[in-house]
Amino acid sequence: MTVIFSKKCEYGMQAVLYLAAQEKGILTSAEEFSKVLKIPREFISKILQSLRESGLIHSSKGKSGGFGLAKDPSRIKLIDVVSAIDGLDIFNSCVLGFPECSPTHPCPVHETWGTLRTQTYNMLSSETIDKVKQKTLDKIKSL
Amino acid sequence: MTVIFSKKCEYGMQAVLYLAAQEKGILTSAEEFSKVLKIPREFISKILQSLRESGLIHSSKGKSGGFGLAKDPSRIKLIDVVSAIDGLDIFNSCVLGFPECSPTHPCPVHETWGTLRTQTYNMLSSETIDKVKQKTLDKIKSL
DNA sequence: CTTTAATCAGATAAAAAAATCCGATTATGT
DNA sequence: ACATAATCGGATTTTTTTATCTGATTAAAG
Repeated sequence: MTVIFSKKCEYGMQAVLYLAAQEKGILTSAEEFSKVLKIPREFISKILQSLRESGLIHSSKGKSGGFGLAKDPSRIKLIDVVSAIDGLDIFNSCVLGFPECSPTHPCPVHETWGTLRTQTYNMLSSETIDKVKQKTLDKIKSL
Repeated sequence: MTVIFSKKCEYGMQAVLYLAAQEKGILTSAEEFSKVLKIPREFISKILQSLRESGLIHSSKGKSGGFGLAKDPSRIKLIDVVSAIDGLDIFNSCVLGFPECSPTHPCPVHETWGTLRTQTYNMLSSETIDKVKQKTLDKIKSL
C-alpha cells in the first residue's frame, strides 16, 4: 500500500476544515464529526484531543460541549495539522528510502523529488483553511 | 508517521536501481542486496520474489544463482516498480482522505494536488533506470 | 556423488497503525 | 439536586505492515 499521510492526519485535516466551515463560535461534538465525515467516533475523538494538545483547536467539556478552532481560520493552514500529527519528516526524507540523502550524497532522483516536495510543502502552507471554506462546504454537502 | 511508498516499495526501487548499475549479465544474490543496501536478508528476498513474479527481474536457483533484470534497463522505469509493489492507487486517491474525490465532487485541494500528483507520476515515469545509472553508482559508493 | 550456496514457498512473529472500550470527569438543562 | 450529554485518559484489541524462521528445491563445483 501507498500512503501520503496517515489516517490520523487525513482525518485531522478533514476535521479542521470542517470546523472552519462552521459558524464562528459554535462548538462541534465528536459525534457530529463522526457522522458527517464518516470517521469512527472514538478514533476522531482521540485525534481531536491531540489537536487540542497542539493548540490548533480548543474544547469544552460537559453537556453542549465540543470543539472549535483555537485561532482565526485565516491563521490556520493544512501544514499546521500535518506538522501536529504526522510531523514534517516527509519533507526531509528520501523518496527511495536511502538513509542520509543529501545534496552531497544525493539519491538518483534527489533533485527532481526535492522540487516536487517543496511544491507540496508550499501548497499545504499557502492556502489557509478560510480560503477554501466554500470548497469545503461544497464537499461536505456531497458526503 | 508519514510515508510516500511502503518499505517494500522503497527497497524494491533500490534493488532494481542496483541491478541496473551492475554489469549486464551477471547475477546478484539476495545476500549482496542485503549487505550493500542494508536491508534485512529475508525481507529483500521476498521483495525480489515478488518483483520476479511481476516480470521485472528474473532469477536462477542453485549455487551462483541470483537475480538480474528481465529487460533492458532502458525499458524499466521506477513507476514499474511502484506499480508492481504498491500499485497506482495513490495517483487516484484523495490526499485529504475523502472518498470519491473527483472533478464533480472535488475536495478543497483537488486541483492543486492533482497537478502535483501528475508531476510525481511523470517523474517516476520519465526517467528510466539506465539514465540514472551514474547517479546510482555514486550513491551506492557512499552507503 | 556429495557438498555447498543459492532461490522458493509457506508459516510465523514482531512492530506499528488504526480502531475500540471503559470508566472518570465536567458542565448544562430540567 | 439530578439526569444527561459531552470530553478526557488510559488500557486494550484488531488489522496491517514489516520482518523472520524453517524446510524444500535447485544447480554448480569439488
